[in-house]
Amino acid sequence: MPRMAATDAFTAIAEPHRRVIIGVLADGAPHAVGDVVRRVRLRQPAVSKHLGVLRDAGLVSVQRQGRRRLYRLNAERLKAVHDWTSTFARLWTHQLERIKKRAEREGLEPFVRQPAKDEPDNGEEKR
Amino acid sequence: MPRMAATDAFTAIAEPHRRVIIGVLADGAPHAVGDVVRRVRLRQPAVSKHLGVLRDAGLVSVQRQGRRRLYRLNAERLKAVHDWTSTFARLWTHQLERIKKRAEREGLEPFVRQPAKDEPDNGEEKR
DNA sequence: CCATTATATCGCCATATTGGAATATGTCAA
DNA sequence: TTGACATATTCCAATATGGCGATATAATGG
Repeated sequence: MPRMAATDAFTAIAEPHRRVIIGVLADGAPHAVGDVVRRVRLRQPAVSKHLGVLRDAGLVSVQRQGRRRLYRLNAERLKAVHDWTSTFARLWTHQLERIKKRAEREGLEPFVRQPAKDEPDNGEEKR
Repeated sequence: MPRMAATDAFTAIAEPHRRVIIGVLADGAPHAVGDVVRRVRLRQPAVSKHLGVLRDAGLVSVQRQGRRRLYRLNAERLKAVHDWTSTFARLWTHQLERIKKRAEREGLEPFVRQPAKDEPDNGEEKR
């Protein structure tokens, strides 16, 4: 199935323009649609649509004020993404350590280098 | 423009199956494609495609070993996402505080409640 | 060399997404 | 009311996506 209706935060933030819009709302204050339009290279309808997606994903909440609608960032939903990525933090810190350690070994005591069994030379590869 | 080729981590992790696959690789060890296939409700070609997308996004690296290809998670790329969401942490902690504070006010000193001007009743709204 | 195993690719289909223009809807102000 | 303003919605075309079956490619064990 192609990506289904953007009901989750992950899908919602996949769109670059939407991340920009989130950036605009990042001050936590409510912003009118026109406000956002002025800061993005998109027409009003497109912005409205993106805001709609963000709203369906629970990433923003709306509030009417006269003839405009004020959108406000709902950061808790971003926390979900934050938390998911956090579960891998262990890995990236480890990898950094390993890189640093290897650099040290190669730089300071090149002969001690023993090819730890869990480090099979990694690296990109042509398709 | 429709979402362009999944060249960035955000797009890559938008797909639920891909997040599952990432989960499979979460132990940091190299996994053969067949390994992944066995753990996901998808045929091999689909898994290969997803792994391809993940690779194009730099989220995994491949390494040949005989007739199989070992994929390994490249967690630093997830760190990018982590960092982006972090820039909003300020907001969600604030909002939690505000909720807690409001609860306190309403629970302990219901009469003191003064509708702080930056709290215009928020909430969902019918389209 | 052959059959088998592991993986990638291709062709294809159904569906989704994005953005724009045009238009509808709602609200204010006089 | 009426007209201007703010935003949403609808319709449309272009493109991307995800999945499948079939097939190509590559390495392995005989």
